[in-house]
Amino acid sequence: MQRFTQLVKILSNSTKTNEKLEALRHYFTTADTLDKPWVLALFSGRRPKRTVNSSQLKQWCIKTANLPEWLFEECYHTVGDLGETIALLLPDSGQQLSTHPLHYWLEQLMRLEKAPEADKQQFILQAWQELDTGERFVFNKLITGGFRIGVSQQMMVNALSLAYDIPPATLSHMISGNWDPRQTTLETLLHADNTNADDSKPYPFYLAYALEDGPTALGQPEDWVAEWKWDGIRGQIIKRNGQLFVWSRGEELITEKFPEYAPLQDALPEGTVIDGEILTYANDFPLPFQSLQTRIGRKNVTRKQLQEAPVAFLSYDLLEWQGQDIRDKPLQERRQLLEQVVEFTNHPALRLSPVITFDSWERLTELRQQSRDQGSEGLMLKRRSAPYQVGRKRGDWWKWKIDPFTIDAVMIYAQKGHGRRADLYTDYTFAVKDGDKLVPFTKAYSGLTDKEINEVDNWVKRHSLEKFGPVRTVQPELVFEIAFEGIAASNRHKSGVALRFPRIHRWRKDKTPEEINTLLDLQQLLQQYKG
DNA sequence: TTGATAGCGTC
DNA sequence: TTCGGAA
DNA sequence: TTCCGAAGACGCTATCAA
Repeated sequence: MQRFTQLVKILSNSTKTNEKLEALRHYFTTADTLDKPWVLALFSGRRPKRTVNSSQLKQWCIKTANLPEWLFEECYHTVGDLGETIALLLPDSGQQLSTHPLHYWLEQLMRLEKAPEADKQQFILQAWQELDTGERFVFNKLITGGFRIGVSQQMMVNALSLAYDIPPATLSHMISGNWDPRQTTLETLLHADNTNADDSKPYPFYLAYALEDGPTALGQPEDWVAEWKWDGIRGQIIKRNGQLFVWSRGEELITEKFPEYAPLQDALPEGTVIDGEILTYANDFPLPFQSLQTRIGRKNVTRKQLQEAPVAFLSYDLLEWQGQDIRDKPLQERRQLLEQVVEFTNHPALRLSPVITFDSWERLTELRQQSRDQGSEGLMLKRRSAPYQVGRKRGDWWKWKIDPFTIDAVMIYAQKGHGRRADLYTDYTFAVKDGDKLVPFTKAYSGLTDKEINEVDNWVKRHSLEKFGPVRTVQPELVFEIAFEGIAASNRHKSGVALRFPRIHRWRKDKTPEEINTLLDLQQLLQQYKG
């Protein structure tokens, strides 16, 4: 545990990529064999399921440190991170320190899943006693997740790439999919033969960048393929050794959630991996994302759902064909093979994302305006000659979404942020006019620069009216333009509407609160958007 | 049994 | 998903 | 150019109090 705590300290004290890479490389070349797969799991989004919840941790900390609850809350708001707050508040135990390794603590935590609350409490309190402040922080983060120390999946891939001398793209594939840190070592996982050991193993997804300034800078239109950008969830379908697997972008195995795909187990040719989008359909037309949402986290699908909103897989790329990894072939070749595969499979659950024909960028610009009519949220542009790459790479795949909506609104509440924004009011609620009243309709994450955030923070501190816990009401004076991707009816909010991806577009210092948009404007937008 | 809420996935 | 900041 | 942290809405599940 000391070793890992030391690593976390180095990582969190530095913002320099090379320093972090070196620290990780060194760790992976020298650390405890049983700890290593756990570190990879923790830093690549494979944290074990949480077995102790936040309110329990909070209560036990309050008891141990003998604090009034309000003081704990006050500390938490200042520190901005539960695990760190607790580590700082716990008294020094003065006991003999523990020498258990990282994997011991993680395995013990996992064993608590079904344990009675009293056992959990005893274990956590014991751990807090045995560990010093730095280790306690790490221990708490093992439970609550999210180290926020500037290391994520990609940096892990790069560090392992250095430590084991394997190219990042290959390595990314090796560590993809399902593996258990208790059952495997890094040496096994990163062995060249291991890529084929698991029939379910997915390929890392290739992701697109947003096209900011239109396509003309991309060169000749004939070098590019355009498709609609579908508003579903990204998926990968695998047929190997007679088995069918469906993966989500977050590398969750979601095969069982979509019984519609079960027939593909027989229909798909052997040794096939398809990249595409999971969508619900009605009358041959894709349904809004909201209808898919009811399927994502659900355990049992109702018959009604299967009838009214059946799921199909809209395929747009072929990664494996006849058992061969074909990601290095140019897109147009992969596309041809994909078309053959879809035709051969011949099942309504497997569709082909149509290619949009266009002869000039002007024509494509016109077509983009029709995106909503197609049930899509814009265009995808893919270079014909491009291989299927790993992760987000600039150059060959672009998403060109339709322009967002915008609304002018006034800030009415402010709240402090978390982590590196724990000191600042960065969390704002906005309102539109309804007659002479103001109606809150959204929160928006800050699209402001640090400089603007400081300015707003300063202003909030001088113009707050009332305090409700962490929330301050402020004089309704500051006007912002809010951008968002979509609008839907909602019961959650007083305004009756909910926005998709709301963010601050710009600070309208030129506008007064009298000039902002109204609730009626939002309602009209809602009608219009519903078509 | 109902209702609220934390947690976690999707975008 | 979005965004700004840092390397 | 790439990566990271901080942030939004939604729906479902599990859990716990009324």
